[in-house]
Amino acid sequence: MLLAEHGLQFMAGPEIRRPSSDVRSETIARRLGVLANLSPAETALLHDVGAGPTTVWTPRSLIETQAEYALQLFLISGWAARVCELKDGRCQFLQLILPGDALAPHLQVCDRQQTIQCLTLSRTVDGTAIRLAARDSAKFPGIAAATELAAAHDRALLLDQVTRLGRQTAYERVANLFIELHYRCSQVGLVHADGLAFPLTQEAIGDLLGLSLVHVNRTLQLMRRESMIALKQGRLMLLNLPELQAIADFRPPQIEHLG
Amino acid sequence: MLLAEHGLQFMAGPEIRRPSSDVRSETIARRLGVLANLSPAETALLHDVGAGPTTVWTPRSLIETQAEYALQLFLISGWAARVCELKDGRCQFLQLILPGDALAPHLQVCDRQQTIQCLTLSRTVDGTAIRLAARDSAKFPGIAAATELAAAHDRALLLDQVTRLGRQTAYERVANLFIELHYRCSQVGLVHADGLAFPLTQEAIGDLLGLSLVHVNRTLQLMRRESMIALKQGRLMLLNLPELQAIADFRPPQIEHLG
DNA sequence: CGGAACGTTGATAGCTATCAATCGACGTGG
DNA sequence: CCACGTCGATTGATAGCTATCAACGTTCCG
Repeated sequence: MLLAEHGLQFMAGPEIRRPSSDVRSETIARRLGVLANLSPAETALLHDVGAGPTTVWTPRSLIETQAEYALQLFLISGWAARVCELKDGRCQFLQLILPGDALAPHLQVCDRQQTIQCLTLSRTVDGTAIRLAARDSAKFPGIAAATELAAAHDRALLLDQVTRLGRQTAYERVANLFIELHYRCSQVGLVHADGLAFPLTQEAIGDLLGLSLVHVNRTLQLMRRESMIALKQGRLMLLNLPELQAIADFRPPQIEHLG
Repeated sequence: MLLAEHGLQFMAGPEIRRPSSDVRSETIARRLGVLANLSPAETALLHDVGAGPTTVWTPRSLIETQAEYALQLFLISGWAARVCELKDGRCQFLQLILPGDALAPHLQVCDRQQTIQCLTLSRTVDGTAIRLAARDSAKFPGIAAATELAAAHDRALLLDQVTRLGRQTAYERVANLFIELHYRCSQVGLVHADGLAFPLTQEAIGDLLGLSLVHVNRTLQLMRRESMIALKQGRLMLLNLPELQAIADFRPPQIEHLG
């Protein structure tokens, strides 16, 4: 998919909304709470951030990571992707950004035209308060540890992506991706009895896994035929997690804080 | 690789050596000096680290990244790789570690059996002093900035690796890799008129680029036939850099320190 | 109703893997 | 000194996974 073909189709730019009654204001607290123990004060701070003014981004819109403010954003609903486009139009998704994730967990680098593209309608909040708290590790030890682990987690997922692309077959890549997404979504409470909301098009899966749209389609059908997954109407359910895990060789990131 | 290093292949494990008269004690200072302006005191500190006691690692030996001390190591000669091995034995090199690089530029994560493997005889030094200096950004602003940028640089190379594996052909991958290595080696003064020392076997290139050994061989021969490269006796020369850059779609990492 | 977005299907081409064998360089041991 | 084993590079033949091209179906929406 060409980035240039799309862009901001309906909106000229981001739009500030008043704090909504969105049930997901606790997403960030939930995400970071998994990574470290948070004091009540820290949890409250993260809730406040999550309930703050929301910026809404339309599907396909690009978030300019060159801009200073973008580095402070946290995604609280919707899915986005870090994207790299080659000169000839080939497009590779580097990794997915899910609710609760920071748009720039590390120092930002502008390499190879890397951009962030929203895949769905997305909402972000300003996380400057989180960054500031993370620097004051005496007062906010939980937030400091959690944001650092989140950055390590992000990097671990990137390493998984390398292995996926380098040494796994199409079937294995899809299985691995689905388990990763299941894992990440479950951490922020986005997995329910009927699976998880799955907004990726088959083209997006292809861009993420280095596969063609057609081959993604055939792989998904094979997985359905084998009763490994159920994927319809925007919801994904993993029907045979043990078998999928064996196929995908998935291991949840084990992060040890040694340094 | 230095000829003198060839004779030491029978060593069983790491070994502490007295500071040698190795010409490469300035490698770390050179590497970090490219990323930030260093004061004379900072340069001297890095020189001292580079001239400190050296640990020697035999080819194929593994560096245990679980161990606390390994996180502080800097590579000052030889090449190593971060490696991920799947359950069934398939092996993927995640990225290469070159002289001047830290073994763990970020917080270390133990994900997916990730290990560090030496590809040649390698030497490391303890960089604890560098880490400590980096935390005192008032006294060592240059080192603090450079190590942070080095970590970002490392991540940028990882993103390049994803794009390479996901969306480039074998020929493009090899071209892109060679340019990256040329770029990285030139930063630490390892590129001379006759190119650069290139110790990778074709099997290692395959593991790095997600290709089979045989296909790497054929791709290299094609590149030689087209006079794009000269690769023999452990030295690599890029004969047509402009054309290679066009093919590989290589852009040197542009890191902006915004956060 | 037309168009767009997304998913599906069939046919074909092509890149890359795999298997197998050979060759040269090198170091070892008889 | 030479036979031998190992490692890395090379070559040929074949299989197979995945891309590409093209067409069609479905849903949604203005």
